[in-house]
This record gives sequence, C-alpha cells and structure tokens, in this order.
Amino acid sequence: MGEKSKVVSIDGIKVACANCSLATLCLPYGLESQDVERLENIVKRNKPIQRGQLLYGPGDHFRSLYVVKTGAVKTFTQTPAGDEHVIGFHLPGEILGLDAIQDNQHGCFAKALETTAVCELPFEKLEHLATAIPGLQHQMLRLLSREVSAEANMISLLNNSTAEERLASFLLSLSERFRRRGFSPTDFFLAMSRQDIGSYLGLALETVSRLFTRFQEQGILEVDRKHVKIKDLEHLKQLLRHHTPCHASLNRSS
Amino acid sequence: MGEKSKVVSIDGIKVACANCSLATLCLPYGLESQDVERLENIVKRNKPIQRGQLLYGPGDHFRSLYVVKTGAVKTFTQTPAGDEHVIGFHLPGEILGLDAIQDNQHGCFAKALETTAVCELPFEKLEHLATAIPGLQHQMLRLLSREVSAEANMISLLNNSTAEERLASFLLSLSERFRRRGFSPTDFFLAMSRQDIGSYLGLALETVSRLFTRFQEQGILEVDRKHVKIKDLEHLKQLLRHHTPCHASLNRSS
DNA sequence: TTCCGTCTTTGACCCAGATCAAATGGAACT
DNA sequence: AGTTCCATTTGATCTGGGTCAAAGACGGAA
Repeated sequence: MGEKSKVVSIDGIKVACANCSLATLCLPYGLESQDVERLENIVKRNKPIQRGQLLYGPGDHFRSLYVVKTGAVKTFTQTPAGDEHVIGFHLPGEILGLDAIQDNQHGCFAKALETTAVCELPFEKLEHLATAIPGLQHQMLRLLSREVSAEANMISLLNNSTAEERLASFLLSLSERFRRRGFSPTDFFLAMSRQDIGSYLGLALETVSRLFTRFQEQGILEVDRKHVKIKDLEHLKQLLRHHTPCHASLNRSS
Repeated sequence: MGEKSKVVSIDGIKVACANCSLATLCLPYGLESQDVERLENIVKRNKPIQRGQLLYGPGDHFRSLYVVKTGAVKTFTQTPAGDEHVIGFHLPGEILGLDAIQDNQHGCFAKALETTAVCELPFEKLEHLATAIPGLQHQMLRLLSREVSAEANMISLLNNSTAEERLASFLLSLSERFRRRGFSPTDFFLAMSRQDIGSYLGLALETVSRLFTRFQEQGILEVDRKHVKIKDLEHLKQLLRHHTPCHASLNRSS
C-alpha cells in the first residue's frame, strides 16, 4: 500500500503538489516537474484543523508558511479590549504568513472558519530550495508582490468607497476566487459571519446586514443566511465602476 | 582620478552602497562586503529628477526597482475622472515598485515631490544575483514582507481609526522615519500637500487642515505651512494608544 | 511691485453610516 | 417540543467628517 512513502496515497491518487488541483494558484506554478517534486519533499501535511482552531497567533515564532488546501481561514488582530480586526480571508490555494518573514514572528491570529486542511511549508527549507531553483525564487517574489498589490487595492477601496461599493467589491472578489477554483461564481456559502465581513470592510455589522437586504430587494442577490446567490453579476460590477483606478492611461503629463 | 571606474567619485568618497548612509535601511543590509560590491555593480545611478517628474506610470513595463536616495516620492493611482488616490510616500532608503513584480508592469504613478535621486535596480539582474547570494534573496523577501506588514497596518488604521488618530499616526510614522535617517524626529518639512495627506489617509483636505489647527491649539504641534514641529510627542502617541492591535497576547483560546 | 494661480484655512450645512436598542430566527442542546 | 445561545435583522437616533463656499496667504512670473 506504500503507506510509508513521503506522500500519502488515497485510492492510488497521490496527495501531492503535482496532482493538486490548486497547483496553478500555488507555489508550484511555472516550475518544472522535477522541481515540483523537490518542493513537495519539504511540504508537511498535518491533519485538518477544526473550526475555531488557531494555526498561529501574534508573537508565535515564524517557522512556516501555510497554504490553505481545503476550508477557509481568517486572519485578524485583537485589541487589548478584546475586539477583533479582521485582516483577511484565505481560500484554498492562498498563502498565509507572508507578513511574518519580516521579523521572524507572526503578527496576527490565523483561525479556521471551518474544518480546514493546510500544507505547511517550512520557511528555511523553502528559502534554501529557492536558491537552487530560480523559478521557485521568482514565484515566491511574485506571490509576495501579489500580496502587496492586493493590499494596495484594499487600501484604495477603504479610502475611496462607500459601504455599498465595499460590499459589492467583496462579493465580486469571492465570486472570482471561487470561479478560479472551479466552484460556482454565483452560488456559494460564506464561511464568515456578518461581523467578520464588517470588520474586514471597515463597516458595522448592521450596515453589512442592511446592504444584503438591499441588494436582495434590488434583485442583485438572493441571500439566505450564509448562502449567497448572485442573480445579477453585471449590476454588481456596475456598482464599483466609478471608483476604479485608471490603469489604461497611456498619455503622460509632467 | 579614476573617473572611468564603475562608481562615481566625489572628493574621493565613492557614491556606492558600501559608503551609503542608508545601507542599513536598504537592500545591502546584512550582506558581506564582497556581496555588497557585486550588488552595487548592477545599480544604476541616473541623474536626479525634478519635482513633478514621473519615475514610472501605470502600464509601464517593469524593468527595475528604485530606491529613493535623496528627496521624496509619492505613488498614486488616478481615476478616469482625473482625481488622484495617493498610495504612499517614499523617503530615502525606501523601495519603489515592489507591486510590479507580480505581473511585470507598474500599477501606479511614482512622482517626485521634490528634486529626487534614486538608485535603479534592474530586476532581472537583481533576481539573478539573489540566486547566487542567499543573504540577498533573504533580504529581498524581508523587504517584500515588510511592505505587506506595513500595508496591513495601514488597512487596520483606515478600518478602525478616527481622523485624529490617522493624522497622529501619519505624523508619528514620519517622525520615526526621519529619526532613523538621522534627521530630527520633531522638526521637519512635509514634502506633500494637505490634499496628498488627505488622499493618503482617506480624509478630505479640509479635515487635515482643521486637525493641524487643532493639534496646534492643543500644544501638540507648531505648524507653519509645510514646516512641522512636534512639541508634545507623548501626547501625539497617546492619541493612538486605544486602537493599537494587541501583539503581546500570550494566552490562547480555541 | 503687482498679478495670478495654487494651496490652505475657516465657516456653514448635511448625510452616510455608526451606535443604541429590541425583536426575530436558527441551531444545538436536553 | 422546549430552552438556551448566538447570529442576524430591523428600527430610531446621532455624529464625525464630507461637501460646498468663500476668504486669505504665499510664491513665481513679468
């Protein structure tokens, strides 16, 4: 049965990067297959964690990056008073812990929103491997850079958008992320609470709730608890046409 | 006189990374001196650009990262309607263009706020060098990670803070950055307009102006146009004690 | 020196969304 | 079925800061 080999087998299908449906979203993207093999030799696959369990917390020594394999994770900080500030939500294929490379310790909590499996990437080994595999180094830099861009977009959203635009943007982001993972882009379940969404978007949870109601009244959505159906994707997109930065500018003035 | 050597000489002092007062803030930090030398062989030092000139714009092909050597740069996007959204301000030793690694093109404008000299780091050469110098690879990852952390802080600030807290935080950030560069942390000139500050902090320029007035009335600052003197640093710090995330949490609940 | 354009300050008003409060509805128990 | 505990919805009210408007104040050009 080969149970002792480095990669676990289930029905003859290796649980390995090479066979992972998320590979194109993840670290192995663009690597030669023999390099992917070297990468998966350092990946640790622990048993799934349950809803509410922490992957790490602020102050924890940084040893590994984590990639969500199944499930969903939220990252957040906490004030001394005890209230949470949600930093982000992480779906399958998305990397956690990039902010900790900086000073070798985590700066926030990472908590499972549902039963979640993660791939653990011991960072020292990863870094060492990256010196030997230029493509891996490049991909790591790209992932970090993507995170920087994504956060810059978030900052722009928070700076320049109404509550309506923020929620529309959030839903469209989820929709697109589900689509790329092969799920329905118009029919999905929210892993997080209204409170979490509000905290993430800088809104009161009541505002989030009211907006869901309004979007439903306008025929944009059908909402039932955590279940969201997008009925009018175009309308949703239209809601944030206004404040999108202009990336198509070709002419230049001093 | 050795004018033809790779590094320009002025009064016998090389304009080179090894002698640069910003080295500890910049890419060479932590590298062996022979590695610093290899790094500075790929650095291009062009002539300074004038206030208002662009370093790059959205859509420009990404070739190089830039480090501000003297002066100040703002990065921003522009809506089709033509109004700017400031993303950040960059002081000497700070890196520009990290968000462009992702898709090989710049996503925003970078404009000099005053006469500015930058060091240009051709990215392909840098990446190639990083495979040969593990310390350089590590430092690059650290810099990217620091950017991620800094932006996460910004997001938290925008999500959870009042106008007063935002401006206090901005001034303290400038103060600290000047201090680390050997300038006075309590007496400096703002390179950017009230408009720019407002855009950066998600506030109307009028609000920024009113806050400067109020801080002055409260004896926290003395403000004269672009000139800022911090009279009561502690008071300023106190203004944002409340909403700071708790990084000292040691206990853990499920 | 005056003129002009831009940046900044100050005042008056208003609204999106926060806050407070209460009712409603599931889900997981016994 | 009933009870408890949350999460969510809905309503009523309030306010921080945006918007509009106008008046300085500086700096550069001629």
